[in-house]
Amino acid sequence: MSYQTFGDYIRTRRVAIELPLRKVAAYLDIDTSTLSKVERGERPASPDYLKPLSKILGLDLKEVQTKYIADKITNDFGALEHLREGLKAAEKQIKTKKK
Amino acid sequence: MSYQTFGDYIRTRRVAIELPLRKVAAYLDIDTSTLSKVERGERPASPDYLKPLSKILGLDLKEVQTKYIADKITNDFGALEHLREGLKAAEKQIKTKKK
DNA sequence: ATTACATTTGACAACTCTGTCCAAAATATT
DNA sequence: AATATTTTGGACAGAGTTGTCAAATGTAAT
Repeated sequence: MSYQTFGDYIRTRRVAIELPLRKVAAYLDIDTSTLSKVERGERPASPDYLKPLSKILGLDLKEVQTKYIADKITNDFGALEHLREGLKAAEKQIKTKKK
Repeated sequence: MSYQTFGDYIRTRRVAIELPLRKVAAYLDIDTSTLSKVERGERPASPDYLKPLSKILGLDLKEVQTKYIADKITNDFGALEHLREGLKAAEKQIKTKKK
């Protein structure tokens, strides 16, 4: 019933293709320790990680971003009663071109 | 073509009902200066403000939250290419009941 | 069991964020 | 124009965040 966190998502993939944290972290140009924390949800992922992650893990960037956003929204806005309506409104607002 | 920020939204209403920053800020239990900055978009609104704001401004809480979320998402995720898909996914995830 | 490699942990510095205080500027009232 | 009120600006403190480093722990391989 619970959803897969962003950290689980990338860890699962990393393990599947048998890359050590060390290699992935080096590719992202961050400390191994940082990536470890991100995978375990102890720290949030920086958006800067998304592109390199999708590349080195061989994942679709769209999917990576999608998981990232879904996870972050759940964390950031989970407490608000009217989140669903807010998301709908946000979608409309974005459709209406930005800036 | 551009959308109304959260700050504009509450300022417009506050001015319409002729309340000074001072009064609204006092009701939210924050400094006048802080509210001024929030209204002008110099600082983000804290989610704690939403309920008292809706009360003192006589606005529907759902609308206030909705504007807040839409604004924040635009700011926080505006740089991501696949934001719309991410929002869709987030909605599904939320529908699937939280944790 | 030693050695090598992978991962986690905790302390830490640098930076950012949030709100306050108080002075300055803008606006309204008399 | 003088005074009162509202609004803004900038310096600041305290809290929180981000990532690093180095040591500790876990895991495999020989």
